[in-house]
Amino acid sequence: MLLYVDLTDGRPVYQQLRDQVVEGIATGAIAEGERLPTIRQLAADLAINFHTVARAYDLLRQEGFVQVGRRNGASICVRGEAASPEWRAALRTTLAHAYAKGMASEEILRICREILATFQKGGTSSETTLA
Amino acid sequence: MLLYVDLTDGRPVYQQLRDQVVEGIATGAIAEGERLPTIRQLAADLAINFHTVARAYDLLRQEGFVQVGRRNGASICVRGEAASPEWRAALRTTLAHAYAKGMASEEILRICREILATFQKGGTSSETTLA
DNA sequence: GCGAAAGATCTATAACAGATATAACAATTG
DNA sequence: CAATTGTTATATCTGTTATAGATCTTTCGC
Repeated sequence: MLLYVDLTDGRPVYQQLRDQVVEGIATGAIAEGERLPTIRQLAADLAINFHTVARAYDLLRQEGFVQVGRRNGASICVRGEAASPEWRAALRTTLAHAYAKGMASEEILRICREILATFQKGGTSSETTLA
Repeated sequence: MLLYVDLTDGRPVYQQLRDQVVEGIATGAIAEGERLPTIRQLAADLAINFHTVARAYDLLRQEGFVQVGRRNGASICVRGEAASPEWRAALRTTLAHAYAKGMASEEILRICREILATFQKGGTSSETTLA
């Protein structure tokens, strides 16, 4: 799957990579058991330090999205609970943002459905993430 | 409205305060036109530096949630668009997290509805311009 | 109007996080 | 075995977060 780094984005690089992989799993761009590039390879491709990639992979492992082999690169291996308290809190804050701005619940839900439709069941696996 | 600081939370204090105010607007805990504590007062109450509170208020002002008077403290004053590209991206990442963990779209939407149900119903008089 | 209170601004500092750069080690693949 | 890869460790640099104190300006209550 295609991974990239947006230097204009204020968020940390390891967080950007983490989000791209999670969205890649959701859209089906990368499936269970498939491999990500090796740490050193991805670091070379993106022209960043391999520690930064290692940190992203380590975060994905801690969150239960991948397992990191000794020489095989990281492979997708989803495990653990879906709805953690932290996840619910983040979702609540995001929904509150739109609601506080005056958006109706029905409109918010419509956008949620729209986004969910771009995931695995909705579209083909050739979906790409947008900036 | 009651504001607090969680030192065990890894997120920045100014971000915690910002999120609490946004959720407070959504739930109706604080309404349009109502005032937040003054910067110095809130800093004293929470035993934190007033610069940190000032940063939270400034962020809320930039995001279009409050206006900061010269002596009155900050008052709720919502303006601007609800669904920015950044907001949609954050929502997409959060939804992808649950979807990638195997949660069904219907279950995700159910939780969204559950959260939205805890927000303010109907809205105040200045909620919408259309009848 | 006067003075106190509050926001705004500025500088300084300490602690922490993010990212880079090397180096060395362990394990596994071919 | 040898090369590749993940892991670990150290060091450095930068930016962010938070605190601290000082000063200025505005504005509200008296």
